[in-house]
Amino acid sequence: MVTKKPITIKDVAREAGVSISTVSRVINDSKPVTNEVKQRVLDIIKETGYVPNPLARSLVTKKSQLIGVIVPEVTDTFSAEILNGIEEISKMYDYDILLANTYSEKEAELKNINLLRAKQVEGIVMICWDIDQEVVNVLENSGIPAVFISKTSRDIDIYNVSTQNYPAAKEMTKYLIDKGHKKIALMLTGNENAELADERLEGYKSALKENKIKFDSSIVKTMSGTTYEAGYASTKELLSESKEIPHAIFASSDEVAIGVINACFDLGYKVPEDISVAGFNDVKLAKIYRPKLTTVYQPLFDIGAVAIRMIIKMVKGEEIEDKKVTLPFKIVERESVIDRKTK
Amino acid sequence: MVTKKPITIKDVAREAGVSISTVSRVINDSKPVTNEVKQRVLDIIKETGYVPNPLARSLVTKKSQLIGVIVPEVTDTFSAEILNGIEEISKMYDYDILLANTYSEKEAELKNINLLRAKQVEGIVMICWDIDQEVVNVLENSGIPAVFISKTSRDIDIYNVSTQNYPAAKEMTKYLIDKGHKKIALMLTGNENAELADERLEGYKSALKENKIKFDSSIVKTMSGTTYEAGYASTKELLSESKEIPHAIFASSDEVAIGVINACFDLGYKVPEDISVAGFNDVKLAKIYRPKLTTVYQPLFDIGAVAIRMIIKMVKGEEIEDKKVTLPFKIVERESVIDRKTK
DNA sequence: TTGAAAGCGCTAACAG
DNA sequence: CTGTTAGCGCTTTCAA
Repeated sequence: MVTKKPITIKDVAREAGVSISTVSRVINDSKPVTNEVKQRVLDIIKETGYVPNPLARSLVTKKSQLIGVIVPEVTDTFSAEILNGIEEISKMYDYDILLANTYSEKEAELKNINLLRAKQVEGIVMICWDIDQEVVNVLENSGIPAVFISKTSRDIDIYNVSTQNYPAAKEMTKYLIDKGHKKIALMLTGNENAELADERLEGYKSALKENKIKFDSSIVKTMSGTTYEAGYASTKELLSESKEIPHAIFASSDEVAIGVINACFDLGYKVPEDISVAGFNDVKLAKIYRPKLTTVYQPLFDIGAVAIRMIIKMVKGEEIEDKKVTLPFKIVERESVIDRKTK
Repeated sequence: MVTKKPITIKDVAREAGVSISTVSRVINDSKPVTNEVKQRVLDIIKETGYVPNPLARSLVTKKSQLIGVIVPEVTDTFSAEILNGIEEISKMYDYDILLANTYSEKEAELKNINLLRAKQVEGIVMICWDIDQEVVNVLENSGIPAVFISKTSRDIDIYNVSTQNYPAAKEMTKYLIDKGHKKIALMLTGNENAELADERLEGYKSALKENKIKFDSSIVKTMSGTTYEAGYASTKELLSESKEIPHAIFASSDEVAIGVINACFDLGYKVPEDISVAGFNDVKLAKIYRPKLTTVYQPLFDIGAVAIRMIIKMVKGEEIEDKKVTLPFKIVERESVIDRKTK
């Protein structure tokens, strides 16, 4: 392997017979340079294949062109699809992504924030299920522009992009009711206290109320993640607790929904014949799994894209109109929910 | 948002009443320093919350502590699980990951290599299906340590980590034969020419030969990716072409296998009753999907871990024993393959 | 329009 | 053991 010494601005200057300032000017287009000189420098640059060292540049400009992205886990499909959006847009703006995994552990979140901070990232996108106040504080204290992508930002004063949880949950619940389901179990993510403020729960309740169905807290389950395993376990619990099985289960994510379906199968129930199941997110998996998932579509790629655009605006010191932006959703009907009325 | 001026080595030196070199020495533990002085400096550091600026450090040491990882797509489960391994190990060695997507496009691969190079990454891990000679050349010319994670490195002289494709394919084929399957279709990734040198094909053929089953090229399908869609399409093709349906289909990945299964379903065949399907990789999805996938387990996390360790060794200038390392595999029996003899 | 020079924050000789 | 000094490669005043 040949390790070549990289060529620097000095080399270019020497070759072109100008000062390094001039070279700097042409590569940054920062100050007027005679066309003739400019061309000469450009030629040399092309000839030598010179690429400015961003480290040196960053050192003086204090701009690293780096954005940190903290995700619960890359293998989580939800995060991965958002990551795609982040990656693509950031490249467009000449930013690079520094990636960190947290496994949803607060300590890892904190550690990674500091790590990224040390690496001089200009902004941080934080993807998480639940927003921890301490994490918010640390981020705020650091002075680094940060935007959260999370289920919901509730009452915390942060930059946040998410889908419209309240109406989405309401509409899916309504859809389920319209299909003849009355006993609808709901799965939520978060800790127990968070439940009170959960927008999805509110939407669910509202739809119930409008249809004169009594709210039954025994069929809403709160779990700490949005994994397949959590959905599987909660469903087993749910079905063993209740004497009468629910007509439908509204899961907190598509992965959870699949856990739900498999648990139903393993307990001898058919989906959707015995129990209907609805997901959330419309991840790639939702179309692949059989029965295909009826779910709430969310523009995951766009969520990532919007978040990164916010960060870039903040970095540039531009004004952000809304601290919280929500993106549209859509109910997508597939196979996992049955119409009980025509049954 | 408060943007504070970061505190520098000078500030620490002043506060501690020593020179900046001394501070540098204590933070790097590079030269002996009196315990008393050391402690004083350490105290100031803790007090002020000083964090060395890695940019400045990198500029002089020429070490960015950055490793570039190029993946076909983050949403690909295979890549994502490997990425997990890479991420975790690199953090252990104080390296950070710079991520780039290629969507398997050669141009994007080339572009990203240059981008990462400009960002001064010390090494590059390249995850790809097919190894392109030009990409290899560019990487080699750059002088940056690189290791490939790909299906197989065939005859190309590069650092590569992969699973033992030949024996794995052979063993799975043998397993299928043992279960009474004779007409076994095979799915491969790569371009047509690559087929000739494909290790999996070799393993497959070898198992066939040992069991005196004639090789039938009409039931081996080569496709360009390892996606669900590719598996789905190829299966439709396969089943419409052949008058007699195959007993089993050995897919090139778990995602492909699921595409195969769904195509079978959609064509009215049951899996595994009518057609058995085997996967490759043992991705999370393989356990989740129903029927659960019988597949070849590969230590994905470890593949990432080994690759990153190789890079770090190379960066340090240490000798690498083997340019190509292969990791063990294991046949995992689940539900997608039936025993035809007891049927 | 251009060049000289200072300096970003840090490490690494080189003296002492 | 410690301080001084010279850069790393680049941007940015400040003069000319």
